[in-house]
Amino acid sequence: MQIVTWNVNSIRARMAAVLAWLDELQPDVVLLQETKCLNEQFPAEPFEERHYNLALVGEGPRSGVAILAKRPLEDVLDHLPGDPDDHEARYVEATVGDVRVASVYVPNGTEVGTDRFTYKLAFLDRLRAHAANLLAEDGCLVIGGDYNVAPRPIDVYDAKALDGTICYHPAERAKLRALLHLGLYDAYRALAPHGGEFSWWHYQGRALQAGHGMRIDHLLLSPMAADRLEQAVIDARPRHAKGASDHAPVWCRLGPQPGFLEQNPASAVS
DNA sequence: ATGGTGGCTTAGCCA
Repeated sequence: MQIVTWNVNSIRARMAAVLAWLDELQPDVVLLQETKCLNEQFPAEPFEERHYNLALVGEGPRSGVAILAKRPLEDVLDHLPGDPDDHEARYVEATVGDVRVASVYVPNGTEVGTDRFTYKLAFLDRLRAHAANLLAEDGCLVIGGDYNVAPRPIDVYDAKALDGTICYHPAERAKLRALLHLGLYDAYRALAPHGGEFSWWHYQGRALQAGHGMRIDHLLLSPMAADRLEQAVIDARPRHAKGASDHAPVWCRLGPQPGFLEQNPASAVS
């Protein structure tokens, strides 16, 4: 089962790029963030023609998340529990076959010390609490999305310069680590202990050409899912196209049987 | 220090 997460920065503006990528890779599950439209505005037909089922959570011009899956989507949850006053469309979760999947769009935080930053930290706390409940079910779980946090120095282009800035502030990194310490596996990092690839580059300046990126899009796996992990890839190709999203798609492949990492110790988690 | 880019909407927010 191939699962991709992609912050598309407006699905309506990105249809050609997304469809071309889906036609090439044919993933089973697609986790989208920043769809930026109401559910009734979502261009569903081209995806339905490709035999995807859709679970959409849109709020209008901002945020918006979705799950597309070739197999039926069951038991859809359309919000992150923990704050009845939070109506930003940032979370959707569903069961696809034997895997529980979630598409999460963690708030960017805008600027350290602002209300938006406080909201981001609280959101990460809520995500941890909810992930703990999901992990208690002891099943195959994949929480993918734009976490807007680079976990470690290797995940940013200049750890010294960026330390303390948005998406790489110690308080956010601590929250993301706390989430991982529940027992989740970062799919890309599990298979590439020293990989220095990024998933996001700013539109401004020549960030992409200069290699000034960050790895903030993650696929976090429960132990049972990690046991089936065979491949994890950050596909930077779409980021280089004209009119691209500022994020690259990140995907992983889960095999039908457990034990891949045990049989391939060279790629084991460090 | 400020503005650099992009999308949605049209002045300003959010990223």
